[in-house]
Amino acid sequence: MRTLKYALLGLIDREPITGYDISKEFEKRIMANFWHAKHSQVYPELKRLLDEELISFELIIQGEKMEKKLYTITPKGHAEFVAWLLQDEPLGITPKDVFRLRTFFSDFMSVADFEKHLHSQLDKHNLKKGYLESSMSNYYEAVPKYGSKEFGDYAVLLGAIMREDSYIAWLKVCLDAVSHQD
Amino acid sequence: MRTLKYALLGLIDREPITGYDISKEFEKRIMANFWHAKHSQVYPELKRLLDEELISFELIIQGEKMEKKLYTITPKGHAEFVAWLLQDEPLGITPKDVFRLRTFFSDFMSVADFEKHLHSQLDKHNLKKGYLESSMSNYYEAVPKYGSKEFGDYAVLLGAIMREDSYIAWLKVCLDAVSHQD
DNA sequence: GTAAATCATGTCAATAGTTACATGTTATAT
DNA sequence: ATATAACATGTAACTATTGACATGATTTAC
Repeated sequence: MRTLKYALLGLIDREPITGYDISKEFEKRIMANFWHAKHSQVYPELKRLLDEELISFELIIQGEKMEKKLYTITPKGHAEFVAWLLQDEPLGITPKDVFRLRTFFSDFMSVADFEKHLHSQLDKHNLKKGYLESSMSNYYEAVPKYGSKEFGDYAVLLGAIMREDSYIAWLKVCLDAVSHQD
Repeated sequence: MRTLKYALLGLIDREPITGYDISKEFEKRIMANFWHAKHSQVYPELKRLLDEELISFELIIQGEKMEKKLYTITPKGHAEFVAWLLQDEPLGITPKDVFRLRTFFSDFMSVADFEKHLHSQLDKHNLKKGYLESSMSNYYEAVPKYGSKEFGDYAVLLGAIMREDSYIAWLKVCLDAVSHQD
């Protein structure tokens, strides 16, 4: 389906960006909440988009001699991106989740071991939720206006927080279910 | 990380099973809520587990001549599986979600197009939630006892329903946010 | 009876994604 | 000054996953 292609086109369509900054977006910024790619996947894909004439770049010299490539979308690239954006796809496979896999097989663990797992997972998701909430309060005081890129940022960040809330609630229900069985 | 390996070992450890039934588990049954693999990935992995002596199989003749392989776990396989099960792994990357990607780029759509997307997505997730809830009410009247495989089934099914609830709630919040901007 | 759906097991080519290798620059903290 | 972190861009080998190809048996619905 080449989804990475459209993730890159969209980012470049938002504003000209380097491969390095695209990778950062996937690894640490808001996009990391719903997409991921290593730089070793990003650079070859950028080259491919260049070949397809969906993007172009301008060489920038940073400081004395360090080169960076600032990518810009072409009209053809923008057209393909918008066409993809409007498509209505079927749901697709449910995302993989190693912790749910372990939970599915929890009958092979003692109650104590499973409770330890649940607490550890709870800690990790609480921490993640904390990070997300601090991003949220730092960047948005009100709901951004629809049509600005801030609206997209806000919507997916909210979705990420709600996802963490739900995961945390599930872990607590599991803890409850096992603790009432001792 | 070879997670598929452990997913297969766990299933085979629950009770002897064929490659075909493992594939069904990934495609239509409870496991589909947190893991997935096509039969073209399952059969070669089973062969590999055989080579590693973690499983063995018995040939069964169904009807007149149709052969099927019923896989059983070996003591070595069970030991490796339980060792994996007790491991505490870091959270890992957030799952990819094409709809969130589209939402992130929603400023490239009209409000009407985005609302259409949201409604379509809402329909799909409501349908999915309905399926999950009917499985839940069909199979479990009370919380199954911890230690039975039904407990694992119940816990992940509950998690899947909660995940759908949260996704639906997020979609409604998005709808609300855009509709108050017209 | 026969067509369609499901059962049952595999391979192969291609795409997607990860890990490790490889190199050099610039800014920041001590 | 100098070490460390961050900036910046790539390639290569490997693992994971998908989609298409391939084949045949058995059950179920009409």
